Amino acid sequence: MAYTTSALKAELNERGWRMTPQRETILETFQHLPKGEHLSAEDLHDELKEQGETVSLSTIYRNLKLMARMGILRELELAEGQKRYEINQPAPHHHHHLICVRCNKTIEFKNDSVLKVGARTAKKSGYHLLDCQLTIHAVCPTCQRSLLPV
Amino acid sequence: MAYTTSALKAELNERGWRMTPQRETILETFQHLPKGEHLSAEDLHDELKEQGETVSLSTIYRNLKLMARMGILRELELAEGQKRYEINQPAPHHHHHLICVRCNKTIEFKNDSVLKVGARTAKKSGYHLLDCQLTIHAVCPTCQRSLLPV
DNA sequence: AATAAGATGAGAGGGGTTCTCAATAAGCAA
DNA sequence: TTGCTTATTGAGAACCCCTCTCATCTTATT
Repeated sequence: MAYTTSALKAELNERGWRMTPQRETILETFQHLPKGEHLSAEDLHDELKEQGETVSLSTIYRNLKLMARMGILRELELAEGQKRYEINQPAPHHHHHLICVRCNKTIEFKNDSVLKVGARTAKKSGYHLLDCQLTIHAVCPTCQRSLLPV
Repeated sequence: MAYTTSALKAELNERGWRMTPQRETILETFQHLPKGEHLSAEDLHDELKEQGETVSLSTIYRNLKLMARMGILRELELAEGQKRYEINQPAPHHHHHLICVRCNKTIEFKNDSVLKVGARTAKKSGYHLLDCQLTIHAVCPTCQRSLLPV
């Protein structure tokens, strides 16, 4: 497990913030998520409700944003209308997304050189890197064949 | 001018759609936009109103999405809360964005290898490429020094 | 144990975007 | 050119994701 509960607590306390059961629950849920899955705020809310560990929607929204801004989660804009989140993993697991703009089918792919470009670009301007995602918008083979509207 | 009005008309008609004065106005506005500027739907609405060429907000939203899905415009998610659009330009002008997650300051940068990775990845899966953007989320030097909340 | 301040939960509120539908106009065919 | 079919527009209502508010609770610290 790359990022532990105690590491989160330490980082929060360093900034005068606090660890809570809700934050621990959210972090652990993302860490145990199957590879390639990402959750929207509402997905997470439902998932936790099923497990009997209810966390309010407000708290979920607040902490998803917080953890994204800390670099723990990645904020993805895969389909229209809502953001999705996944654990932000380093080099060997780090990946990007190829999305069909019509049916939203998404393919993950890896490319180390992209991550390097991101790191180099951020460093050159003195930015502290949080996340770096190459998003490819395209039309999948199936949707190319269909004559449905754009 | 890379993409002409008549090219747009041809591409629309090919699919059974129609050219309209509103679509022409929108395309031309983006083509004459200063380098590095991007517009939200409301920005565009205001800009056109100033020029006396009113196009309704509904029509603007409809056509921004349409032209993005045609690959004519790029849909950017730079700051929170609203999408911004810019002309989708090929190789020498094609660029990416480095964004501070705290103050939203955005730096454009170019990198040909990223575009190549995007094209190769799309092709390998049989996808028809529309756009390819490397988005780097980071904290700018100024915001690193400030002790303000995330 | 007491204290100060951050975090949570519930629901109201906000704002960007989409939907609805009648009126209009583009493209096509004769 | 004229008529016809159907895409498109405009106005405003509706939608929905997300944020805000505030009283209450909890965490970290002294």
